[in-house]
Amino acid sequence: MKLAQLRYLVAIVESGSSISAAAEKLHVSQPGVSRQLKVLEDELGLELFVRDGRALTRLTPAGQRVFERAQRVLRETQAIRAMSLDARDPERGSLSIATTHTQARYVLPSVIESFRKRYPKVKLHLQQGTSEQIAEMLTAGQVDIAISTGARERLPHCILLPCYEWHRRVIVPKQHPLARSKTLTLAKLSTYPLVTYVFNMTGPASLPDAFAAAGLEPDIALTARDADVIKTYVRLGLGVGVVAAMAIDPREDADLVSFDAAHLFPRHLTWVGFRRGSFLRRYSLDFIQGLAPHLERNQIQKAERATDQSAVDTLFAGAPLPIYA
Amino acid sequence: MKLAQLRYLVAIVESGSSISAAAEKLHVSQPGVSRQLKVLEDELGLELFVRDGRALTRLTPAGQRVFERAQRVLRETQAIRAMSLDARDPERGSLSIATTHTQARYVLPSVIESFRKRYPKVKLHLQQGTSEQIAEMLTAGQVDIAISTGARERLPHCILLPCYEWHRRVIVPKQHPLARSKTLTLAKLSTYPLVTYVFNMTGPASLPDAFAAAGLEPDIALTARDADVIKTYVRLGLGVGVVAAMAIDPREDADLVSFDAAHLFPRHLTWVGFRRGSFLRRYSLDFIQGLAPHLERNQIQKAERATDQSAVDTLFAGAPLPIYA
DNA sequence: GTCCTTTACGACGTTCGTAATGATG
DNA sequence: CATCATTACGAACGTCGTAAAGGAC
Repeated sequence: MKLAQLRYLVAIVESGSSISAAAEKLHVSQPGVSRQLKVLEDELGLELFVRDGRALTRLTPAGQRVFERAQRVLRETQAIRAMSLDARDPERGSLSIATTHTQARYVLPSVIESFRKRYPKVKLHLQQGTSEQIAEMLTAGQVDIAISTGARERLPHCILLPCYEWHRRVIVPKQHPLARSKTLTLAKLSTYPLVTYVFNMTGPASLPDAFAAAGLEPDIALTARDADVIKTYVRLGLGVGVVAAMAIDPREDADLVSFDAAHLFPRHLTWVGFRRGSFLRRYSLDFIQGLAPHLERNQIQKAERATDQSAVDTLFAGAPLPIYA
Repeated sequence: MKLAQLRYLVAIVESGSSISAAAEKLHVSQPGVSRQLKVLEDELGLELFVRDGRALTRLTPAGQRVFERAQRVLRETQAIRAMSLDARDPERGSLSIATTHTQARYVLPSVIESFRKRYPKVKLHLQQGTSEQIAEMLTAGQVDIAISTGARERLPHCILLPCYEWHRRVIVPKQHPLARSKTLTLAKLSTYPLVTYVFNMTGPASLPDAFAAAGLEPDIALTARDADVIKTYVRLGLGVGVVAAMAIDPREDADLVSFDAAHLFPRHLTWVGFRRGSFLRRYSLDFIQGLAPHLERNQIQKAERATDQSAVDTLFAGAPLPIYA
């Protein structure tokens, strides 16, 4: 058994059981991959893939178990390599981040700006997606860290640290009837068409739930993936917008009136996460600290070594978090 | 980075930072180990060992972290190999068990007898020790499974399954004044010299605690590591014996009178454990089932895949256990 | 015929053990 | 001078890529 063989196995699986696709991804010849797979199968005495004639179709049950172990082996070796790189040159490297539009557009710019000043040689990669896509990218190892909201239970092999909490705000154009109202209620809101996020985006569909709990049915005129789109349609008079508090920019959105909706909808938690057992490079720790300054460095490092999420939850239990409202 | 290099690194550390000792253990030449260590250090750009002149003295901090990762890599590859062996020939292999004297002498004989009948080609290795030594052997990977009592919290990277509970029994020679007593009390016991286990052997020193809770002070005449020694001194009239219920053999101990002491001392739990993430061969599962027939096979396999002990505890919460009394 | 995997073959690189050297107490 | 780690060297082994062949659709 060799590390290269395990790497090939994982690449084949991640290429949809295709040897040629894996070879291309690995920048090696295709016969080389084919041969090493055979050598591995011979050594283990196991058929790792179900063969349909000559073509590989899927993993066998035994292959699945070997694959999972192989993935863990490669994660460990990657961590060792990351430690090596960090020791050689802590200023250089790359950091891939999966996150939502809201974070990427409204929260991260200032964090990234100061991060770039501190680490000009680190290449940053922002990957945007839905909560589900972010969870998938993180667990699949396509990104180093993820910043998202809700869906904490969908990430069993990850460590999630609390960043901040936030409420929704309601936005209307200045000429809208609601613009002069003093207190906002769900009943009042339910009489207007609403423009808000696609429901699965921030985990549980808490907005419809909040109305339902009050015995009301909201009139959802339009749902969109991001606050910029929502604001555009609010400006067009299509309806009343409901967006995350972070998405309100005092200058850019001076033409809109916004209301705190903390008393109407449940609070949300934004977290930053990484795969359990991964090694966080120094600049990754600094990035997380820039994003969540209330986290102390040794707390983050404790979380890095934690073996499960519940230990991390107790570590941060009761600690106050920033709140956007 | 190669698997062999990681294997060499781990062997060097486990040989007390000695290259020549590691080479001998690995059955390879000593220059080969030295060279591969150097290659690994060069590739990582890290000094893994503190050098005193030319001799290695201990791991550097970075070396310690690499070593821990390397250990995990090797554990995974060992698990893959174990899967391979199980698929090739599930009847053949070896099973190393760390356990206490009480289990080895009184509980395991019947379990092992039927195991040998079912798996005559599997080599069994029984390692005896104190709770602490058993925990150490299990975490260090010197044994495949451990069977012990108490000290559950000292095994953070292991999965422990409940086997059975047990109470102590009090033993006296037939001519002893207590032999004709009807009901046993702590007060009565405290008036006689006692012969019992060394206290740290079964975790918390529950025997002195039980007396202390009743405001009594026991007269401990002698403590020993195992029930056979205790029984010997009880027969000599040295005092009243207090041993685990399993240690009473109706035939062998027909010359002694024994009393149930369930109402006097707390109940103990005997568990069987393995390192988290290890692969249990089919015969290992069967051994565990022979030891704890109340465990269902799919429960054991669920526990095998569990990522932490608490998940296992909830899996077995409320399930009835056999009790020796 | 096209796509994908496997086999054949020759060149290259790597690793091993033996032997010798260096350093340390 | 005994012990331990490192360096030197030649033989053996393994792996790679190119080229060709074998099946399946």
